[in-house]
Amino acid sequence: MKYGNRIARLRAEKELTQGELAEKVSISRASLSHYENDRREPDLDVLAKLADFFGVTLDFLMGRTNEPGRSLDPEVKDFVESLELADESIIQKFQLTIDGRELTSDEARRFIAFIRAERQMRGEA
Amino acid sequence: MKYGNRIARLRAEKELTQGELAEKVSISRASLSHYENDRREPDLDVLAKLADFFGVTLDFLMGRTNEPGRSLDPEVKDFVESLELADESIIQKFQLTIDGRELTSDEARRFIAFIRAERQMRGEA
DNA sequence: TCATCCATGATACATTACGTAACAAATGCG
DNA sequence: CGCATTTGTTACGTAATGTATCATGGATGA
Repeated sequence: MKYGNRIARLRAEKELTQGELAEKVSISRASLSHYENDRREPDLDVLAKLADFFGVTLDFLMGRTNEPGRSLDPEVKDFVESLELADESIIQKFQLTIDGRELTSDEARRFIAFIRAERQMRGEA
Repeated sequence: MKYGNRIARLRAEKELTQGELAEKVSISRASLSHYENDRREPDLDVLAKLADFFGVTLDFLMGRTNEPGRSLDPEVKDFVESLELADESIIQKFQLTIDGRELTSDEARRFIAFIRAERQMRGEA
């Protein structure tokens, strides 16, 4: 595997030194140097910190995909569209309000998809 | 970190024994058992093999997102989590059911944060 | 040129974590 | 129950990592 260069590149984009980044993710500068040169592999925990810090996915950080994985909308859209959506009548029944403002149909759709997905993930499908 | 159960669950979905999966990703059965019980962490390339085998992202496999295929942008995630959540009384007003099952407080909380984040991003805050 | 500073690369050794065989426990079935 | 299958746990040798420390490279300026 050879993802170290991605770390180096991301770090360069933010114009940080190894020392600075190392401190932000609580590791020694030497360790970071090893990661960037593919001499050592970071702990999963450290890897997650790096991904969080740079705002990218683990898959991107490890070079498994070229998409950093930003933007909420396309993701949510695809996600929702992949599910069976409740029809309008069902949505109407909810009459939801959040912060005093009624949910739009679209928001309600997402809501339903959201909950279904979570339940499914928990094996309660 | 606690992602082992996801491996176990994915394995169960495919109805494989530890031995069978272990062989497919070229590790010992004992190692897999350790992973599933969060006693050991797999090497990154073993992790990648597992993700490939199950067709999920690393982020999902490690429990960083609940969506198997795509990953949630960490920045958005943090943002949502940083929002003040509605208190219990607000949640009670909803009395929602989806697919005949009532929402849990936790489900409602998360969705409220979700909608707020979206509205704010659209400048409707 | 070379002296100095700063960032990075490389090494060595102590420490930690992992891989796996072997044993124990649990589960299922006749 | 007895046996087979699957999974959990332990122990220990091996391999990988963390980091202090030293070496190298690059830039700057006198």
